[in-house]
Amino acid sequence: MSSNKSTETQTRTALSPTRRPGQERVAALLEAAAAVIADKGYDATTMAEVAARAGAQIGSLYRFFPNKDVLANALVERFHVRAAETFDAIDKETENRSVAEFANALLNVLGELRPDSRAIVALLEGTAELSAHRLELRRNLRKRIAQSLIHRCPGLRKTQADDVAAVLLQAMKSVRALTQEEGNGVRPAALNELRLMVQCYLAKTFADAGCPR
Amino acid sequence: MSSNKSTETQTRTALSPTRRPGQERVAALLEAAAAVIADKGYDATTMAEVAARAGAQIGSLYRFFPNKDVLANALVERFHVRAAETFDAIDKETENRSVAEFANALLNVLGELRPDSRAIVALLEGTAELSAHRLELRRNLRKRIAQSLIHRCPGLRKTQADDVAAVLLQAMKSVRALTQEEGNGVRPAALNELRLMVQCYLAKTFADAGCPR
Amino acid sequence: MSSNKSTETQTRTALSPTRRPGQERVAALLEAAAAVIADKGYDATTMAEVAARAGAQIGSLYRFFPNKDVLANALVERFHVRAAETFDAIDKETENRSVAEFANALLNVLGELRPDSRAIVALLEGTAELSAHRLELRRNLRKRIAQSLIHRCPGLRKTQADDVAAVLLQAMKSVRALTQEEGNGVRPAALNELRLMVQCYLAKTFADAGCPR
Amino acid sequence: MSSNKSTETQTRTALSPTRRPGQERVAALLEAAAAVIADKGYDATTMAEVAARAGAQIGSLYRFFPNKDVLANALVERFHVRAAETFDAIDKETENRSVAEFANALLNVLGELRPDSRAIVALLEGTAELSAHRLELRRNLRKRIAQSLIHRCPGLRKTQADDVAAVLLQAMKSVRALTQEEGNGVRPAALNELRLMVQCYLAKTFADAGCPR
DNA sequence: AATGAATGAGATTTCATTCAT
DNA sequence: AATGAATGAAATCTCATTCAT
Repeated sequence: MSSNKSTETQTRTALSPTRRPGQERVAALLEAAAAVIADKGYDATTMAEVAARAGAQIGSLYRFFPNKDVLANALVERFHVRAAETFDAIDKETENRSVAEFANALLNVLGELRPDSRAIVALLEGTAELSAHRLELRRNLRKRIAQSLIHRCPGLRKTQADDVAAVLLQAMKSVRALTQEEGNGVRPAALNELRLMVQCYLAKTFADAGCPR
Repeated sequence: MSSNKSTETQTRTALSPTRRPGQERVAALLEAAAAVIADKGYDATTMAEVAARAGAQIGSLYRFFPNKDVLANALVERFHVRAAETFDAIDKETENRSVAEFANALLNVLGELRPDSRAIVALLEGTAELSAHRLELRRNLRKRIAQSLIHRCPGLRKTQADDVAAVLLQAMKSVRALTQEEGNGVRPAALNELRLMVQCYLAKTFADAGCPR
Repeated sequence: MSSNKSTETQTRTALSPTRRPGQERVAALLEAAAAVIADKGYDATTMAEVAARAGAQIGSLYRFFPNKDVLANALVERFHVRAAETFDAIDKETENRSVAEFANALLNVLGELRPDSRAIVALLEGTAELSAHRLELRRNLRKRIAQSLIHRCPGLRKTQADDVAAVLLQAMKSVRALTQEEGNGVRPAALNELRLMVQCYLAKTFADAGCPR
Repeated sequence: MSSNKSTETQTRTALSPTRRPGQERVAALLEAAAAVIADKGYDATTMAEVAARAGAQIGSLYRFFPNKDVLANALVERFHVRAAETFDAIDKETENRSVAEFANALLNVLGELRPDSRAIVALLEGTAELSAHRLELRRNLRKRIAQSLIHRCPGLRKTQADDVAAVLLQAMKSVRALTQEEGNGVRPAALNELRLMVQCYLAKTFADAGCPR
């Protein structure tokens, strides 16, 4: 009797497969999800299409990702891990790089994680009522960017670094948006302009904060 | 959910009522649509909710807007008209303004049209498969921005103006995104940073193009 | 973007149709729901079957009852109203009736509301995790029975009346259970035994409480 | 959900493992099944949850119980065996006991087999379309109760004993229902009232049949 | 034997859109 | 013109059961 849809819907998480075939399937499912979400956006993505694109059955998809939100969160999680590595690499080479190179490196973070990044941007977009997970993604990215900024220019005040990071995250999203808009009249050169804008801004900001170079 | 099967549907247009009560109803419906789309995004917006928010009946909504796409397009149309006026005003006062003022004026275009702008940004977002109408909105906005750029700095080459315009449109969207993110850890000061970035970029660009001031 | 399934799922209630055809449809849907739930129990009842049995489309069913739980609650609500009348009638005629007649009248409450009562019993059954609505149904029925008991025998202490009411509610459910079990080897005479049991019990209880007759 | 398409499936039976570890596993699975069914009812019980509760794998569950129905039937079977012992014990001590004691002993049959009895009551409930096995459970219980009645009061006619047994089975279910309802406003004293009712009824019935004591 | 991944039918629910009144 | 009921395709999600390893 009675509908008992597990009172704690929020807590649900992706299942981690223990066997080989399961792990491969999960990877394929995530890849498919990234592709479809990148193409159509989160809302327009259907679980059926994700499954089909992965060559799986709908039940298989739900075995590992008990609902659509968890699937998106898993994508976000995976991005988190990969982004962390990218940021670490940026920090490591900071010394040898000009402001322009540093700016480009940041702007490329979303661009370099090729297959997923378009999906991630789509997930970052949502007008409102995002799952807590996705809101956290934004916060964490800003925090991580701020960290790299201070690492590169220790003279920056913490609060200013936060503000600049917020702006840079938008610029990173813009990279993808512009890339996507090629074909709708945006020329690749526009990307260069974006880079110029960020470089000019960072150069000024760092100089004001008393950082050499 | 999801962008519809509309393939030939798109040719349909909104009814333009000639009588007073009809005009008021249409205005209320558009207002409601803007509010809901701003809150939830286009996909998650239901026609029923729009009608309810406008205190209208679903049948009434469909009388004036034969489908969801037409409703969105009407919003875009209205924005177009209003944005045109705003850009004209900007162009008119260009002489008296510093680069910083010019930059701010542009950044405020989306910000000033308060109730609608969030909806418009939501409509600008959708990753793909936008109705032709919405793709056109992007193109037109870029074109209009480019026009203002050249008006302000005739030395700019046409193609560069297009590229800069593409970047500025992204910056305009960022204004909204940052505003929306207050409450998720973004401080209002971030907006100032965004303005600084654009100012610094435009100053450099105009200078390179040989524009005084 | 984002799945926004109205955060207040609990509050949802049945829609009250404003037009004639809607009212008839709602009545037909409730009738159908009662029939199917009576036959198969709540869990095994499908919304599709309810709709089909009412000659309606699934969408029509959901227009008036936004989910399965609300449908069940509507049934419960309707039963409440009808049961109230039945209890009132019992109270009105109390004076002229023997204990035996009073006992039978109570036992018939569930039996007399023919089409619905089997469904109601099915809804009363559920092992656990019933919707608050259904738990309330049980409480209210017990309360109403207790009220009739005290009306009939003012000498009863309030707490004892509550206890007796709880027992009588079980007996009322047993009426239906026994009726249902005819065909599985239970003879109609079993019902008489049940009546005897309740009569004998009430006679003793009333006598102990100092009630004449 | 819903009672399955099992039509010929029912003929299948549970595997009876001969080795120790197998027997333990089966016991654990049955225990888990009883617990879950008691909590949620048969329909809402999932095979996956039963397996999980037993710390077993779904495949393991299916190894011993080829489908859900067989699992329920195994529970019923086990109850049968235990109930038989309980009834035998009751019959053995009949001489020394008052009617009240006899009544209480019967009412306790379902109550004493603690972990399982709630599940059994849940399995007895289902409005219709029970598996043949479960219908048989009801018949057998009634038969066994009737046997004890005649053993205690040989003067009862066989048919009347059947009818009384049907009523008593309902009363036994009521014991559980009342116990379960504590917490929803039913006081423990209600159980005493139930006992009083049955005692008063049996006393009268036995007296009418010419049984001493 | 045990494991747990795979299957897929079917249930619930949503919503754009149409249409009778 | 307005109303709101009707439609039904499609999306999300569940779960009993099978089967490869």
